[in-house]
Amino acid sequence: MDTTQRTEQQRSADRRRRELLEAADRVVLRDGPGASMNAIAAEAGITKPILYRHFGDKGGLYAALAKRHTDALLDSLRAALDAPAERRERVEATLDTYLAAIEARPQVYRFLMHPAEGAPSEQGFDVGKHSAPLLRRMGEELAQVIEDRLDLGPGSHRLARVWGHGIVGMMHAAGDWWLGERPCDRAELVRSLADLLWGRLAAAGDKVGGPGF
Amino acid sequence: MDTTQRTEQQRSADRRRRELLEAADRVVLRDGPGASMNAIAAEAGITKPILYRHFGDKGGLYAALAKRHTDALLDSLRAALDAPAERRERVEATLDTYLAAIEARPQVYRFLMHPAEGAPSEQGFDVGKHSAPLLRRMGEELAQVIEDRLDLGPGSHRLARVWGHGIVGMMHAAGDWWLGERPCDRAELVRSLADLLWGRLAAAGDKVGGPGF
DNA sequence: AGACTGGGGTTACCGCAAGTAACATGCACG
DNA sequence: CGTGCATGTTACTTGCGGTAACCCCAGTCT
Repeated sequence: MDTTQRTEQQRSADRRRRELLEAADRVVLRDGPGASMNAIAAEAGITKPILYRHFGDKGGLYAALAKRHTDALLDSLRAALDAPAERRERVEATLDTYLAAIEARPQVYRFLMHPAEGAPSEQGFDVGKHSAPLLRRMGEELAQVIEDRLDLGPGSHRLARVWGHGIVGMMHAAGDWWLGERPCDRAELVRSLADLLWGRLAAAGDKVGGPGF
Repeated sequence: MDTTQRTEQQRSADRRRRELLEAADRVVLRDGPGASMNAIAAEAGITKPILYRHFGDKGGLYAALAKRHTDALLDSLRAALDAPAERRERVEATLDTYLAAIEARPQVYRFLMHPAEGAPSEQGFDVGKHSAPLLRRMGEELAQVIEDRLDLGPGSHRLARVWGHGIVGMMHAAGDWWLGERPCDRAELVRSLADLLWGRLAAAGDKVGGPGF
């Protein structure tokens, strides 16, 4: 029959695709995002054209690769966000989950967020197509949670989205900086960020001798 | 004399360098960050090796280009940050200044923040070297202002830096998203972000029927 | 005047990576 | 058996960043 045959082929193709992604993952994590298609193909034990048959172009491969990691990270974040606890605890847990993830696998993180670093040669290949989606998806998910759970009055939809993207951006930038400089431990960073979100900036007093910020 | 001669040559070289940067600017703003060195050289009316004599490599050129715009933007931001007004007004003015800048010249913004988009071919050329510095510099400057002006108690230095980078990241991510979707006007975005910083997230009530976010 | 030096310029090339065309091979099905 | 068809290969083209070698002309020293 045609259907079984096609599903069979489909399954085999999918398995192959997954194997190729694993190989690409290893190479990218080892050599950085500048890994060449030749190198990836070699790691997978095959040659370039096969990669192109499966993923179209380098952008397709990297997008597929990014999607895997992005999905995994988003799953963890959802879990932290949905835990049964007070709001502040949830916020801290979510921040901590994200930061723990990027701390544990900085290579993956760097690939997702700064896919151009390391010296790829990209012709007709838009790197921004990868990092943006992760931030965007995180922002949208958070916005949804905020809108669902919080009573924000009129304009809550737009407000929630602004906040979702804003908070994600805050987390991202602070995490990126922290990962580079390691100025404090994770717990302190989490606490500081949560404090910021809890309005400590507005509540702080002016320093003596000058107008407040 | 040697000194006058050298300064004379220096001046001429500097002028040339500025001309080249202008040309590069035009090309990058027209073709996106994927502009080739050949294209830039052609725009400047010369050929590649001259660019390399002046800037070393593509990274050097792009770094110089980015520095110009970054410095300009940072000047505007400093002005808004130093204005004589209440804290909330300053925060809103700073946010608005940033957003107005990226709204007015999205091409410049895209180049500074997502320099890889458009398809550059970068061999041994680290794009991350451009976008990061802008965010980092903004974060550090803001941190400095916060630390100088606010009384944050013990650990104020680290706290200010976390907040500086976090707030900049919030502004950046929200701005990036807003620039793409234009879900509301600038004033509303500014107000929403300021509200977030002023702790409205923590203050909001739970929605009926479920545990709070 | 004529050789000498040095900054600004060019052509022609290298290396390398993305992407592609054309050819080979193994395996199901009529 | 032969005919698709998926899977794989070699060998190529194109286009980029980057460089080596050469050129030219203004001014200077003798």
